[in-house]
Amino acid sequence: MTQGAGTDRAVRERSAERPIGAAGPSAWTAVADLLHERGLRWTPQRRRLVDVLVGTDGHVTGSELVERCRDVDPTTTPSTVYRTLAVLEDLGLVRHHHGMDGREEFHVLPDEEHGHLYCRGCGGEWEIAAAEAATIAEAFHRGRAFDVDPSHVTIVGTCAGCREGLAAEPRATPESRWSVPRPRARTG
Amino acid sequence: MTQGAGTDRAVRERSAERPIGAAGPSAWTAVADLLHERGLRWTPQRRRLVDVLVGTDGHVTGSELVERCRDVDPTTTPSTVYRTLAVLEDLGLVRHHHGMDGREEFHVLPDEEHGHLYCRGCGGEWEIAAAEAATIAEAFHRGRAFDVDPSHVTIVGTCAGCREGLAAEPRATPESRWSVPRPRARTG
DNA sequence: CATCCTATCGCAACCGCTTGCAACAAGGAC
DNA sequence: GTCCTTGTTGCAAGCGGTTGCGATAGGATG
Repeated sequence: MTQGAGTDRAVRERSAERPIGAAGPSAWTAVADLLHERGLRWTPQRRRLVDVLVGTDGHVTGSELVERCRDVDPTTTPSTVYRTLAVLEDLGLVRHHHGMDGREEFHVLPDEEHGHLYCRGCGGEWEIAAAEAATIAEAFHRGRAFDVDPSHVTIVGTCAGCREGLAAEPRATPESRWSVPRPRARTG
Repeated sequence: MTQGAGTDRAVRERSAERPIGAAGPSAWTAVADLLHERGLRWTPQRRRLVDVLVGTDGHVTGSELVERCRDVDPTTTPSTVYRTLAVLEDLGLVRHHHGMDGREEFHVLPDEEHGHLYCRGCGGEWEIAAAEAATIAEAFHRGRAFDVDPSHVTIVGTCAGCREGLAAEPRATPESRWSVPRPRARTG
């Protein structure tokens, strides 16, 4: 079920050598190679998604990716996109995590892994650098012999700006569910 | 503002005085009072959910709660359950957070707020005590002037036991999506 | 007890995402 | 080029959760 050590590490290193976010179409050959080496296939649908991912910076939700693929080819199917994302994550080419509202957010593998910091006031989102996350990781490693996955660290709270704003404000509307920002409006 | 009985603050304090997890049916009156003070209503459907919650310890997913309510009354509707949970969370009686798979997990307000620690190997789940989370919170407060919500801290990684087990294992199946445990089987 | 206001309910539709399955096609072998 | 294995696709159904809306029913008042 879970990742074995050997193959996984190899993949991860390889992807570090040639991140798909870096180059344009040349990224294709890199991904194609990766798939090939695993006995997987390079299909038009996958090319399409990789294409979209290459043109993406920062975070994207799954449905956003589906939409963007649909812009290119209206016949795109959600299941294919999500399955392909799973494959790409398995290859170490993208990462996903769950945003505050529970939705999946993906990003093309960046220079380094990072966690996420959400402000429930303004909905703002920041990255937690690996070094910063390492502090947390170390604490849990010492205290619990637990290996923290830095890219899955998600911290929720209130940013400095919002804290002041909130203090002034009388009270959040009661129906603001869970007191967190609503799912962002669809970008379509 | 007829009575200076500061509604909101009062509510939160009261809920601390008599946590609904503590007593049996007597919890009803407490919740009923809380609702009343806010001009909200005490309905059979809400009583049913509170009833289920009182009989619950640890974490429950939303759908589990729906199911348990259905056991009591088959006519129970999901929307009502989720909306009531929203109200109860607003009252400070339950907390929710998103599990690793993005599903909502609720728990009756415990003695103290806590974060969560997930092992992606065995699917194990531990609580991060407030004190432990405080270390993290402090780090972000100093470094970023960011107020961390301890009950929303979710750390994912590999526990000691699984790390050893994993090292031994040969290789993962490719379709192990996201390399995390699947949604837990329904308890029904 | 009857009346009224409005919080709440249940329905049905929908969103984001997943899965089983049968048809399809990538790509290596010949 | 053709064949064949098997990874992939698209469909349709399903799951967890949300929302708009008309109908219902708390519960305060008289």
